[in-house]
Amino acid sequence: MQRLTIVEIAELAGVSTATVSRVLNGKRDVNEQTRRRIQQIIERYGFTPHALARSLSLKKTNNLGVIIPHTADYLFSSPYFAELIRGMGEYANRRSYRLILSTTSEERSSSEVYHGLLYGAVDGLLVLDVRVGDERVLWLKEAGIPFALVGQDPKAPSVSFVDSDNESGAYQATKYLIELGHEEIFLVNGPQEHWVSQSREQGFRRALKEAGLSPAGIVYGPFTVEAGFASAQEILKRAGSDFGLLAASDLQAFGASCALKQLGLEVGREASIIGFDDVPWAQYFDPPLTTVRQPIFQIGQEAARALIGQVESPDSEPIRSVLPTQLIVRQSTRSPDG
Amino acid sequence: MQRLTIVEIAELAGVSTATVSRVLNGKRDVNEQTRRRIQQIIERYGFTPHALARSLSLKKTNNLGVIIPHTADYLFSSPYFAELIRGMGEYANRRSYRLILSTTSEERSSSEVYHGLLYGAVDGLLVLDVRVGDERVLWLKEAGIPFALVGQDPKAPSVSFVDSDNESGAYQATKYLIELGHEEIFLVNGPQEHWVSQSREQGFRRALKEAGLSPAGIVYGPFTVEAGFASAQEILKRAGSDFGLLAASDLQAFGASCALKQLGLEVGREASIIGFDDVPWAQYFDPPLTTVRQPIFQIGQEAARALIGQVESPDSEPIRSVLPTQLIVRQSTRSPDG
DNA sequence: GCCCCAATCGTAATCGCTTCCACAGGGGGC
DNA sequence: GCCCCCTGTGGAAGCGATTACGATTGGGGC
Repeated sequence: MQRLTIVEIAELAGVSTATVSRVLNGKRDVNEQTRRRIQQIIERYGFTPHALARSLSLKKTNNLGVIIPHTADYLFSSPYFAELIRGMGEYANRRSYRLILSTTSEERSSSEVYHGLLYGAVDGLLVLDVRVGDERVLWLKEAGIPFALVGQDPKAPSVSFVDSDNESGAYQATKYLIELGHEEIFLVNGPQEHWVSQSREQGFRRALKEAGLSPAGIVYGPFTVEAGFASAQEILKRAGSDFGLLAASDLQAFGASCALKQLGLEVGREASIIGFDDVPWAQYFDPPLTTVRQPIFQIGQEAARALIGQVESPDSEPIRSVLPTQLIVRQSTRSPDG
Repeated sequence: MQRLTIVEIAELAGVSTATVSRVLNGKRDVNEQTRRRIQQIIERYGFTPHALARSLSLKKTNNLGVIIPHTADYLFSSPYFAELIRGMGEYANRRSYRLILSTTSEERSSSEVYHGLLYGAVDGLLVLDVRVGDERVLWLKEAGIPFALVGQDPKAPSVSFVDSDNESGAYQATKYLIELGHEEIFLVNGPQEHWVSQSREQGFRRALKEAGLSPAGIVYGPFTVEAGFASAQEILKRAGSDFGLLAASDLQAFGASCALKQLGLEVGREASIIGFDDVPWAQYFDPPLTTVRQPIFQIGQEAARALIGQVESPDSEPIRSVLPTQLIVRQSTRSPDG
């Protein structure tokens, strides 16, 4: 466990620590011979500079914090989350950054978590589960901490964020449901205070309006199977069997689908259901789920990229990136020519 | 962004940094009055000690590293993973530790990732996706880095690990399948080099042996939907319709179930399928999935606890913890009195 | 009044690394 | 031959905390 320090390497090489440091960081101003000699010694002893000491002196940790609000517990139950983290981690690691995960508990706000656990330990923060007028962006801006949002907050004008084109995705999906000729069209939405929900609702409404229709109903709830199940039950009380349903997540679509089946309705015959996300197993649903694909992995990568951009050049323009969504038609919607 | 340091707090309070530090860390040897005065100033200015500086001087980072091998990409597609991380994070945060996530890429081994990215940045490592004779436990032991395994490596005698009782879970499930009177019983297992797979297979075989039966077939593969689907297709080539199938994950069970349906077999009538994990939406499967429940969240917590134990007292006995599994009967297995 | 000890607090070293600044030596321009 | 500059190197001051060690004070026991 007793590892060498730069001092010992310097002694072994008969030079000063300054020179060793220069070699480690690939700086100029080192004679090619000494450089090689030092490199050999470093390699022979398997020396690695101590990350902490390096960070302290550089005032740079190469750590990115991911704060998951306790209200976003559902994130964990969602494949969305894992894929997002994977994307963020992949890009971060590629750029020699690490990801620090931190969940806020009931008792502690994000800002307390930051000051208690994360201050000095991260270069910036990745903010998930953004809601409209999110208090977190306020204190982050005020505190001058670099950050990037996954999702948008229209009330926060010039901040870095990455989002997918929810409006368009919902629009396409709704339009498709209309084309299938369903009498009534419902939306099982996410939590109302999230911009992601609001923009999907906008797309939903736009498609209906263009067709001269109005929404048969909109319900809000978390992005979970349970919520989808409950919402569908609610809807089924006041709907016929010929309806189209757009869910704001594949999980909700899954839950809704189960609710229909329980009542003996065959999904993809009379009623149609469309999900959102295209989680890896959506194609294995019964029936395979028609859904709006989001490039989740890529969103994670982009978010990390945006944050690292902010970290490395704080005065640069914020990155505001909206990635495309795409309707994937499978069998949970009825056949167009049926 | 310009935050106060302990020096400035000391000046404001008219004391030395030593005293401020003593107050911050709740040490003795500080007059009650001065303590209060300093505390007030700290609060007024919202001072938080710089985590890095603190760590450097304490030689303690309060960071736990989680290394996810690139070969375990499937982990991310599994709800198991998110739940595990959630458990680890919850316990870690409660003990004022942070979780650092690091995925190894194709080009870099765990040990390279550690030395390049994590050395000096973490107090210990949480090791996922353990295989039998895992090289990682070797270099970790050699390097003297505290660590804890999620899952077991029977070849590594005295290390901390947390696992669930896979043998017993598989035994119970298999026994249940036998009781249902199925002619043939299959196992869709995980990767063969994992102890988790081997021990489940042991439970599977034990149950069969006790009943005087022998396995109809065992196939190995990753814990994914795709693998379950493929394995079931393989099995269906050489099986009748009256068989029981135990899968090593809910995802595999899900995939297998889809394969059966594609051939018009009704799962839970003739053939029975049992999963493993009891992921949150297993009950919403069609049909609701009979499965072996693992306490995943708790495993995460325990693993963090074991690691922190090793970190804080390296000479303490390793924690070796096996958590119970439980068969949850739903409708993907046929009714006992049918 | 002297000595000793407990309580309280400060000085300075330390953690391991980066980097500013100074300095030595050699070569080229004049 | 003198001066300047450029290259290569080392000394030492940071980064922001913790803490070993020492110093000061005041009070109690004699």
